[in-house]
Amino acid sequence: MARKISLKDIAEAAGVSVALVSYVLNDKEKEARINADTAKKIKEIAKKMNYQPNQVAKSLKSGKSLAIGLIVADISNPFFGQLAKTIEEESNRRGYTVIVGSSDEDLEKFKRLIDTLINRQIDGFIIAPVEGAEQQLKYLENTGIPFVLIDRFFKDLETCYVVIDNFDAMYRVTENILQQKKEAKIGYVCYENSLQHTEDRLRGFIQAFKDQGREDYQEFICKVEYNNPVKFNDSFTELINRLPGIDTVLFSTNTLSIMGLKVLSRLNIKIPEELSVFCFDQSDSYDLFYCPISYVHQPLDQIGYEAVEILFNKMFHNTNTIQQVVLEADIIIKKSSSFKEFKK
Amino acid sequence: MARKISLKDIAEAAGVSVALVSYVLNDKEKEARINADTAKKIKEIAKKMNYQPNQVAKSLKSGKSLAIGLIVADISNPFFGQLAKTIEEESNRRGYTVIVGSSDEDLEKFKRLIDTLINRQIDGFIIAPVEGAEQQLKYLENTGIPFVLIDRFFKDLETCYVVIDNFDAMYRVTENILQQKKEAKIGYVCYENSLQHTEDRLRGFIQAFKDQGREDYQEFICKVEYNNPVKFNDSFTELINRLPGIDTVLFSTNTLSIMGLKVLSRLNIKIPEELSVFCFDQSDSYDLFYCPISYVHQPLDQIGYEAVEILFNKMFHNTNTIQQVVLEADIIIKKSSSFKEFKK
DNA sequence: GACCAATGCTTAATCGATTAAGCCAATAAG
DNA sequence: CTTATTGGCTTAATCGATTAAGCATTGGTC
Repeated sequence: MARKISLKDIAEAAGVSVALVSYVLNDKEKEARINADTAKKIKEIAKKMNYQPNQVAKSLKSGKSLAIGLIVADISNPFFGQLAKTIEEESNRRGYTVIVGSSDEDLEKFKRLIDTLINRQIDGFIIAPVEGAEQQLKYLENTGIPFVLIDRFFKDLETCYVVIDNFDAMYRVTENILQQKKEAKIGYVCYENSLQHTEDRLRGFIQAFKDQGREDYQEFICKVEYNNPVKFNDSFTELINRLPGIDTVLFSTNTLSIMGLKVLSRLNIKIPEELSVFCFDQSDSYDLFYCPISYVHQPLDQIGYEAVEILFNKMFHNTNTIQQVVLEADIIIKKSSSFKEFKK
Repeated sequence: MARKISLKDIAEAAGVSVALVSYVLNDKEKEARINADTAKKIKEIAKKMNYQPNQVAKSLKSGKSLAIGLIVADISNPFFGQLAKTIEEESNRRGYTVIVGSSDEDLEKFKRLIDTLINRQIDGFIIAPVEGAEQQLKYLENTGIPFVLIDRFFKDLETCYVVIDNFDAMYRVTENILQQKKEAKIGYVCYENSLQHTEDRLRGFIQAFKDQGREDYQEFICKVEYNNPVKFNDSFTELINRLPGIDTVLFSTNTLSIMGLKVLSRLNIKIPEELSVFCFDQSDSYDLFYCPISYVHQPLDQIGYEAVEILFNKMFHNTNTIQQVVLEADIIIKKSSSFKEFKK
């Protein structure tokens, strides 16, 4: 069982002081005026002993951990999985380790994650915050540790973020449907939280209705509890039954989409003949469904890339400028959202 | 910008030494014979100042980080996403932080991840190793840091692991198909790597053939490169074309399954009328496909749970016993694997 | 009153790395 | 020959926490 090699071990082997070894291995040869031969010797010994600096000791001394924290809402959701992958790749490229935490949309767990990571001297955060996280984010702001929000943000919090234009995306989707059929009955399925992106999507839906001269949107909105499949089934089935002649269903997240499609399959409702469907985020299921699904496509890689970019900017240039990036989502139109009278 | 509170700050506020504060906050009051009033006062001050111990300093002193490393092959794959979630939950319950790394099936990245995490004084590892990771695992063994493999293992490496019985799973699947139709032409699609689980699944496939008196399995095997969708399309399409009258396709991972189903949809091949299909791992797509897909279901939560359990056992009891858990997978039979003459 | 034990605290070393400051010898400048 | 400069290294403080060892003080016992 090989013990880890420390600077001390190298110093002893080379017959010099620990400090000298440190200078050499940090390429401070010029500043510290080190003899080229000594430097070479030390480097060779370090290599032979396979020296790997203890990052914990470095962190303690420097106050920097060379690690960033990524807090997602649910790591088992491929949406966040893909984001995590991009963010990890980008951060690794810059020599940083990513510590991923999953809040599971739970405020307490979210708080614990933030605290745990702060106590590990994390250099920066990329965060998909949970509902009610404002206080915690203010607290984080106060620590001076830079952070960037992704996917979600808070209107009354002046923070950096990278999100898509959710209002616009849902507006265009709803408009697309209403342009096909002005009086369409469009069920809108969303989570019953107060997160800005949830609200923006809903506002987009409503605004499109209004702009088409429709004021009867309220009855079409179906809000469901997070992480409660049983209640979802009840609420969603209720919506379908409550609205005979419903034309379309619009799901506002990928998890809702998947659960919804499963219910529709079970109810044996034919898409798009009996019902049009529009989903959110990408999923393999959309392509593999018997009727290819129309959906809002978020540029995940770009979100991840921009978030890392902004975070590192803040970390290195210590600037206080607030960068808020709003990306445009793509509306992917497939067969599931076409009314039969519109099909070619 | 609030600076972090250290023991020193509390000590000064309380007018005592740093050591005393440390004893009090670590509940060593009895051993250190501390006056109850002093202890109370220190605790109150610590609370008022919102003291949070610096985990980096603790780690340096103790050599323990209260963190475990999870290295998966691809964090954007929901299979690993779900595993990560379970492992994180279980570890958090025990007061440990999880640092997730994604190797992307790349040996170099895998090595870097291991090294990075060792240098951060990680207390233990849960690892889904990549091909060729044997050396690195031996090296890890040599450091004395406990680790448990998941999903994959190496035959000639005496390590702890938690896997499913891949041979058995694929044997039963193949058997199921061959029992429906003794002369079935079953295309078998797998990755061309040498990982044990890949091999075991293939061996299960072959053994089932042999046990049914079939020796013509070779022509049905289609090995494809990892992470190369274009080549996959070519190879898989070639397989379909090369075997006119092919009855069934058997995919040996979830990513292959999804890619395969997409190709079959594009080729407009009707399942199960024109072709039976059997997939691996779970995916929402399997349920949502027009023909519900039969698949091998791995008990992900149990794998995660057992891995954490074994790892913590090793970490705390410092035992050298090698625990190798082989779980049984469930074979979920849906419509996609029934030949039309067998349909009810 | 001398001695011991118990109580309540402080001192100082330590983990591994960084880095300002200092020391000594050799050489250059005056 | 003295002083300054440079080169080449070491010493020691530091990051924040832990913990063995030690130092007073008090009280009790013979």
